[in-house]
Amino acid sequence: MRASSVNQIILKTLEQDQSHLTAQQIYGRIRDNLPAVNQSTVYRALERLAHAGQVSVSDMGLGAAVYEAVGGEQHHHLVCQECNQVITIDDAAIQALFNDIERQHDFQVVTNHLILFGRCSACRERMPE
Amino acid sequence: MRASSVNQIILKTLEQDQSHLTAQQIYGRIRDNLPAVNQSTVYRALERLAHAGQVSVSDMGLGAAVYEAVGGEQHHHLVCQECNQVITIDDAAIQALFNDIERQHDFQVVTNHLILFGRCSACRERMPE
DNA sequence: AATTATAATGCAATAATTTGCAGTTGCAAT
DNA sequence: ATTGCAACTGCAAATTATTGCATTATAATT
Ligand SMILES: [Zn+2]
Ligand SMILES: [Zn+2]
Ligand SMILES: [Zn+2]
Ligand SMILES: [Zn+2]
Repeated sequence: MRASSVNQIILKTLEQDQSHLTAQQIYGRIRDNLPAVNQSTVYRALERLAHAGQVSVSDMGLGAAVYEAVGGEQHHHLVCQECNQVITIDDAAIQALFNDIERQHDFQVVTNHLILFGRCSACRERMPE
Repeated sequence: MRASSVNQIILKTLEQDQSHLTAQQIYGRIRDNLPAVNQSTVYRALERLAHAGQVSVSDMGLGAAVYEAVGGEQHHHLVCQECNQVITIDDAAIQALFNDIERQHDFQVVTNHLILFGRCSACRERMPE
């Protein structure tokens, strides 16, 4: 992957701004600095960065995919399907599973921002079953 | 959730046809029987069925989301990002993780068709690092 | 500095998905 | 059977995402 200008700006944007930005949000912020950029360029740059492991892409149940810079400490999320609450979980348990899979299936998992959907405790109390 | 006609047809379609159909493929098959159906109705019916746990929705790295009927035996997949090979894995290890999460975070995971991306052994041999 | 190969971009067309809103239908309670 | 409510649907528009192809920028090689 080349050191293209859009790559650099996307990474800087994702590191500076809040996490979990949509492609359109990233596109908007980039246009502030680099007005001529095309949207397909942003989508393709995000795809490249995701494939290279520098950003994560996730469907968190919003309308659009969200992107996040992948730093040293990885994390994952639980998303409540009822109230949309987002819980952050650390990497340890997840990596244990990934290691198991790597041993059992000889497959190197690179998923770096896992989203699991379900129901939080409050929503289960509020509406059991 | 009501017993709407579109719900029934979608479930029948997913059970009869091959797995991992896109919304457009489902839409196409439904139109064969029920020509007047609108595509947004199909999307919303799929969303309902997914929320009810009767079908799974997954991004498997194709252009579009894929849907599958959820039967008694659940399964999950590993998808190679290089060669697009799809490996099916069984539920045991995954449910163990989900149980851990449920204990540690008091969060009931309902994800029923987990997709993990990575690199298969052949691709790692072919292009190490 | 010129050449070359490949990655990255712009542009426009297309595809996939979501949404607002008005109207319809299924279902339960009178 | 009638009523009433909420779920479901159709339609059109908007949003989100992907793709083909010609052009440009980057980095390595000569
Ligand atoms: Zn995150
Ligand atoms: Zn909740
Ligand atoms: Zn499957
Ligand atoms: Zn592979």
